[in-house]
Amino acid sequence: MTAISSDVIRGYNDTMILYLLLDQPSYGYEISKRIRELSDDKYIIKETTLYSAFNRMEKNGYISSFSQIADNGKRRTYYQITDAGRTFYKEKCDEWQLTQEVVEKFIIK
Amino acid sequence: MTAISSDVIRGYNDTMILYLLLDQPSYGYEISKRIRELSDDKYIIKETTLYSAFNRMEKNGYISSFSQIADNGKRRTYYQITDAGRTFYKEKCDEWQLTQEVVEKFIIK
DNA sequence: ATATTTACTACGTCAGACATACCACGACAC
DNA sequence: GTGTCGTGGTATGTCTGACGTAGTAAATAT
Repeated sequence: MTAISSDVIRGYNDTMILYLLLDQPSYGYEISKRIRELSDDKYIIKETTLYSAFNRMEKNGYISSFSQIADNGKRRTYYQITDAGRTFYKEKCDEWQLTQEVVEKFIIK
Repeated sequence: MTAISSDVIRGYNDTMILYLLLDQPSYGYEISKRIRELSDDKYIIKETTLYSAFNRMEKNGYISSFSQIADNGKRRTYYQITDAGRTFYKEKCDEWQLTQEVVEKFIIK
């Protein structure tokens, strides 16, 4: 079992984005909308945060991108999750469980 | 309801420390040990992280400090939570509940 | 005597999140 | 024909919490 580092708890944007890419490729604007909807408007990801997450994750090999002309005639950058991305996502899910258990002990409801 | 910022999810060291100060003042080494114990060795806070949290929180008015000679004859800096600290702690607890609910939606167990 | 535990302090670095700003295109109202 | 809203981004720079590395010093155990 890996010990928790404090920054464990940071960086779940990547995890949220990867979750939305598990079943099909998607692009910035759509991901942004879906995060907002899924969270019932509780979390609205910033554009800069989103696109820098895309860049970081592509660099790390967790996603790959391709350009495509959408129905509306506009060019869009689509992102799809890689195998390494799926593995990373699963690890983050496990890490989240652990982190949650720990933080819970210091929280009074 | 305040919307969640991404960094909401960071900075729970402060919350953990404040939790341990709710009932009585304490000092660095003890806090460190208690975090370790309470988390079943899953989280071991770094000394630099701990003491910089103390400094930050004192600056923010969430804790105050006093020096005292301990039983073992050594001088120790004790920290105690302030009213502002208690308020902050409660806010962080609420925030944690919210954050947890949101992140959960993007996690597959 | 020396190693370990206790109890810190100093300094520098890194990465993720964010603020601010800008660009380009289409649709649709006015 | 112009304005503005929604779409779909890019560029640049700053901030902060966490962390790596190192050092100090007294007390206690061996």
